[in-house]
Amino acid sequence: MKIIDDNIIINSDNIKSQMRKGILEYCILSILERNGEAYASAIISELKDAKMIVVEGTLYPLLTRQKNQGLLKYRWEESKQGPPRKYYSLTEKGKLTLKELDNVWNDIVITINKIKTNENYFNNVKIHCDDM
Amino acid sequence: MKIIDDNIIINSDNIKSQMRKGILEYCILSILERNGEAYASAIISELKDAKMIVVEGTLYPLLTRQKNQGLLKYRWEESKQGPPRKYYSLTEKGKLTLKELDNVWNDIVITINKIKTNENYFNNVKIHCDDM
DNA sequence: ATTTACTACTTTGCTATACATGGTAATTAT
DNA sequence: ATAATTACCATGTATAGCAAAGTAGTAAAT
Repeated sequence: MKIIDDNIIINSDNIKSQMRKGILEYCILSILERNGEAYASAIISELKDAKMIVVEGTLYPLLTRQKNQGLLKYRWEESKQGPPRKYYSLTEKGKLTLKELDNVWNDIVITINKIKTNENYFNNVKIHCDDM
Repeated sequence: MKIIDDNIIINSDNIKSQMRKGILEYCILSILERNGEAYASAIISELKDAKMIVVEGTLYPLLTRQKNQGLLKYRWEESKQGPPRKYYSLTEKGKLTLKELDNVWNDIVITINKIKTNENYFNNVKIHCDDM
């Protein structure tokens, strides 16, 4: 929440949480791609480091959803400091979906740029790797 | 909808529409900033050019919402080729909110980069695209 | 004059995401 | 025991975007 003056109040927290919708899924897959596997609390820590604050009640249903969609699989592992952990990793479908999400994300970044500048970005791009 | 093989089906349309949530609002404000004012059909055309396909049933409620939040104002203008048009433009609050959204968007781009690369991007920015 | 086509604005019902909140269960320390 | 910590899970709410259908103004065709 940001207050500009007495009359203008901008709820930037809500703005941010709305903008993140759908991107969170992309973040989870990306984190699992880089780490190989991870359990929920570790994922939350990493998201927090990247300033993408997420709470348990958001992450757990998301992981379950992605698992049910066949994007993730998990294995149980005992922990010496608490209850057992579910270590999630990408399935083959998850890897392919992540590639799709990479493309979608790149498209969106290009789109925003186009809207901000009203120019075409097909030659001198560099806004984002399109040669991947 | 993208079919990878017989077993793997990726609904990339849904992915894209989910990722765009909250970003659309940013796009509208940006378009109005550049154009000064515009009516709904013109905004839809511009979004379509930028590959951000939007339908009437999405845009009109969004414009009404932003107007009710005090971000936009509009004036009626007669048209010689159809019914009168609502020409929308940014209010002072809309301009300030857009600046906030610019910051939020930049933060998100940086966040995604951090998650993809696990590096810090505060000095040498490059908003996106490293050697991935 | 009526119908048809086009344009523009509006409304309703649905789905999906994220959040707030509270609950369950396993391990360890006291 | 029991309290603290860690980790996983479930329910209800708010809201964005979409599909689909409706309303209304203008202009051209019949």
